[in-house]
Amino acid sequence: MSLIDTVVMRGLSTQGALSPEDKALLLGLELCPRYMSASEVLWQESEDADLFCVVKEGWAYSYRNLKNGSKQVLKFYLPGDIIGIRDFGFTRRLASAAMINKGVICPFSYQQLFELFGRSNLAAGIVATATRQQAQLSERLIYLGKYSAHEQLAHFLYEIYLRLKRIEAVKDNSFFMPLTQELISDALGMSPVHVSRTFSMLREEGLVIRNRQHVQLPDPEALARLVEFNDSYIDELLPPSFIELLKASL
Amino acid sequence: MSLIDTVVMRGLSTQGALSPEDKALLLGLELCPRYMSASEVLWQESEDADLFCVVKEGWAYSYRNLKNGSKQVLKFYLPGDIIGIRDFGFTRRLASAAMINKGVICPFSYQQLFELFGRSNLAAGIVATATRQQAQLSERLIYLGKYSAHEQLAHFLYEIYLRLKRIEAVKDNSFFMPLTQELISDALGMSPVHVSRTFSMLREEGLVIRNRQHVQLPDPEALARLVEFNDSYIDELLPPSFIELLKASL
DNA sequence: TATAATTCATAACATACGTTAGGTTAGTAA
DNA sequence: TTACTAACCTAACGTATGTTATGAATTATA
Repeated sequence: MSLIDTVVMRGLSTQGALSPEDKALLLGLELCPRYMSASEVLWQESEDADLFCVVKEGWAYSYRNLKNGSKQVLKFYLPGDIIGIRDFGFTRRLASAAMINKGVICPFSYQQLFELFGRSNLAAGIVATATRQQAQLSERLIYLGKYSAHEQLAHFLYEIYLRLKRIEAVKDNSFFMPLTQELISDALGMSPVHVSRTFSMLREEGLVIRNRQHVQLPDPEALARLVEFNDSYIDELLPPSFIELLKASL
Repeated sequence: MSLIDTVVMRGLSTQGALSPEDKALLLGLELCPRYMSASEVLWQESEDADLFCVVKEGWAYSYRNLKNGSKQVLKFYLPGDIIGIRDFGFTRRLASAAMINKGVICPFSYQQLFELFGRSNLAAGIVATATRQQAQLSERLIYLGKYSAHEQLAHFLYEIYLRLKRIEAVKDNSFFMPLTQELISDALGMSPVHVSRTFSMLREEGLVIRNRQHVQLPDPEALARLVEFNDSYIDELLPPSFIELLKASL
């Protein structure tokens, strides 16, 4: 099972959108199939991200270890799925990945992916793959939630705080947030009443002062500690290797 | 605020990875800023997807209406965020989008995006934007869950069933699934005990027959009705317009 | 075969959260 | 001012789900 055997590429191919050169290019990425045992780890969270894999046989999954010792599975990968493209454009892995049962995978370097970009419109197919996969992930994740309301709301507010800080919309640790508690409840999957309750708790703990659309976080770092915030996904810089490759292709 | 003012593009620009031609190309996508009132809808779920927007002022959000009358917010968009790129490569919108307060947005057609792809390596920047955004979405969604365990597990099993059917790994409505209940519990954010309880319920209803790694769905359609399954994100075909554009650029 | 380790089922009990409801505050319009 | 509405708070009560525990069935290992 090569890259061209994955779902989107097969679609492109049968619909006549791939030129002979494109196909040759894809098949030229020759496969070094790797035989994996059950439970074998593909990579760990925070490791350098430099490759993705096509799952040829067996099942795999990606997951994040949570601070309370449990883990959250993000997605299961079946034969034909691409694993690891989610980290393309990041320096480090955002999640770990491992096999479930024994199987075979075919690794491809991000470098190879880059080379495809310059020379053909395969980029579009790749993007489609990524967005499809992410959409699937999102669908699945809609059904999730392993944290308490307290942690959820703290995490939510801290994320908004970081994103607003990036665009210089935070002054004195306070900012404007045009959200009703009902809208927040629809985002966090809890009842409006419980959002109110949880805001009250955070207020009593001195973590969040809120007055309608005005929010103040007296001690943002305390909030961050509370939720063990992973800010790598908010980081706006592209990895240095990424920049080097872009410059080299100019 | 133009496309080049968004986070990733600004990163590319300041790190010297954009050629003058690239910049000119980006700025040449001239902005027709659109003034939006509070609560104004950008698009509805299932509408044709043909453009994305940069949020210039105000807050927006994307959401899905759920069968029980409530809605699930997928993401809030702040000034500088790109909204709608998630549907690139799909025929129809996977979610609705609307303003929260009044603001300004700058629309760009997917067509324009395509034209960028052929001529420069901006594709990489776009992909990075998309993956970053999706990663952010995933982070947020990890904390979610508005459905009951019963519906969650039914949805999960039906999704696995569809994905396996696509690769011809389903026979007589039954398939091999090498997952322990503990792994499923980590994926669905519930306790292993409750996964077991819920499997028992589904068995008693005649919806799922499970014996260790062997799963049978006597009536897949009944399951699908139970969860109101939206299979558009599993659909493997690219939109016809997408194919036309690819062919034209060969 | 015997032994140990997983995996799973079920029960009893605890609790976080949902639901319903009533009242307060802030904003808006006449 | 008065009236009206949306947003919010808090309380009381119900329930889905978590937790802990025990035993059975299956699989792995000696």
